[in-house]
Amino acid sequence: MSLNETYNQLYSERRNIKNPSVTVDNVILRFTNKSSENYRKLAEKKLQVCLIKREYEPFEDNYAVPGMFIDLELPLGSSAKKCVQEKTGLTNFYYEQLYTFGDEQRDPRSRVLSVAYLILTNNEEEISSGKWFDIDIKMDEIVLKETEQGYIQTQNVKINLINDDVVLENEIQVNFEKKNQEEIKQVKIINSTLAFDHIKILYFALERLKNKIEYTDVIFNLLPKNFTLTELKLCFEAILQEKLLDANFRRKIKSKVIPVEAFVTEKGHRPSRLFTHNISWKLNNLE
Amino acid sequence: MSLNETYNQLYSERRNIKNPSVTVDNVILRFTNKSSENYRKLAEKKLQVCLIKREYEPFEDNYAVPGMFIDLELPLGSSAKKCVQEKTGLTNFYYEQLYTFGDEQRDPRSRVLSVAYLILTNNEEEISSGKWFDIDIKMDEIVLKETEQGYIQTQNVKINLINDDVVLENEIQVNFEKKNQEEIKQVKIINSTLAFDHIKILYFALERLKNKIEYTDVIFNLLPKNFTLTELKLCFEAILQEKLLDANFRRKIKSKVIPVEAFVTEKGHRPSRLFTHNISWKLNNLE
DNA sequence: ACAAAAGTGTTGCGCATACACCCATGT
DNA sequence: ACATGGGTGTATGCGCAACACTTTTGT
Repeated sequence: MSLNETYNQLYSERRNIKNPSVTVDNVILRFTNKSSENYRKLAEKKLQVCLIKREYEPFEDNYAVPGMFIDLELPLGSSAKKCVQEKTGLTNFYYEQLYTFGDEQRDPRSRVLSVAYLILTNNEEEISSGKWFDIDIKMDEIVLKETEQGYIQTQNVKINLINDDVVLENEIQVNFEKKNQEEIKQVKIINSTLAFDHIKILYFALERLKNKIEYTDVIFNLLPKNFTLTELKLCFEAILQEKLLDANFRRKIKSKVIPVEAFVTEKGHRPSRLFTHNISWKLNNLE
Repeated sequence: MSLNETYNQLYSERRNIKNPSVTVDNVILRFTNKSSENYRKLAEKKLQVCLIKREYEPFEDNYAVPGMFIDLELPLGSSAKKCVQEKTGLTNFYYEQLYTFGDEQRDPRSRVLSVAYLILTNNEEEISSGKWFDIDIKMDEIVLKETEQGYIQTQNVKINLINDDVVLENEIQVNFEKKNQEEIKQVKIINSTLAFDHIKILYFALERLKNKIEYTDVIFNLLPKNFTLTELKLCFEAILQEKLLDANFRRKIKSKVIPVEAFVTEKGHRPSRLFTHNISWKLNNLE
């Protein structure tokens, strides 16, 4: 192909419109399953996110959520799945589209949109690259300022990501402004050790998860096939960031699980019955 | 700039990655406010969507939701706002990101992603171009098929869009498959008279709206400043597609509205008190 | 024996549902 | 007078919060 022909082709492609680059970025979450030190104490349940250290500019050596430029031959969701499989080796996971991030300055190179996906997996599979970081959240008090046409809520949120000695500190500010018709929710990054706006993407993922576990079954994607009710409760508590009352939790969750003829023993206390996800609880609740 | 320089610039831009085109597509909704024929009957409340007839290929002469290629100089949301303002002339509206549609074949020209936005407005402003179409939904029964690892739910949905004599008929099939870990929600277009996959985008918008009115204030963006409780109830019913009980509705909604010292009279029945949105009901409900 | 978790029972409150009933108005 | 929507009251039942209590195991 001559220079001229190539030029023409290239030019015609972008005659009218400049196209942005588009990536998929995947927030992959799971629960820890540390074995307990005390022979009868319960293992701690903590949410973890998979991060990979970047090898190239921009943000070289910073940790980032696994992502890649989209494959134009695939539907969007499949690009996300492919990315997760290639970068981490995971094969079995839940995924859903989270949000599309498109601030002008989110990538220093050029205009890059990021279609973020929320990925949930349990800890039965190991990952081929990347590390799991414990998620540690500290929320400040919500500060309220009333304005003439509404109000502004401001909240600072510190998110520490911990893998052994490595502690990645991040702080964001969540602003919710109510002003006449408009409702503006804005997440500002105060400081972050993650690449790009990935701390913001992570925050969106955590919020989505928090909202969804109340009225969906997604949480079971974070658990092994069989689990005890206390394990399940600890998972709820880790996501919701609050303590639940045991008796009430058991009643509430009953329709979503099925007891299995198996117990966890040798724990220094009464054996725990194992349960599994009642995949069709929604159906039975329709009438 | 010489041919060579331009070539280099163009080429370097796409050295590694082919970029897709990206549009914003805006589902703009409002309520009708037909005046009633009968002197004491209530005016009907119906959801309407703004559609514009396409002037060019592809889908020339088909109706479409207002959209445009994104402006690389603006954040995504601002591209959407700009699009709505330029195409319809609306200045005052609520907007939120809906979903990003990225099937390979959704645009016959080339790979085009669509970041869809949900826009809500009341009928105080007129639009400069485009027409309002009444939304008429008929949902078939949900068909359930149990499978080995879960189940599949299938539902056909007919969406007719009506503007005077013009009736745009559309039918989609909503599949929800539960299969082990995976939950796959798929919307297939069976037949549509709208451009691209816009009927699918409209369906997503209606679902989002339905879910959101329960736990947010978005519905007030569809209403004028002052309204009667029965008007408000009719709006809820139109979105939820079900009848509500009057007494209970009034109790439930009480905290979200503030009575105004004004009444609607000359209606052949007891005057209706007007209410306005209590912009800070959430705050008072925090404790 | 006792620590720790597993699991059940009870009580009271609040809220949603369903329905009955009265009020005010224009024609 | 009456149709129509505006608006209030109340009984019933369910679900959830709170808390007390019993059971079962390993060391």
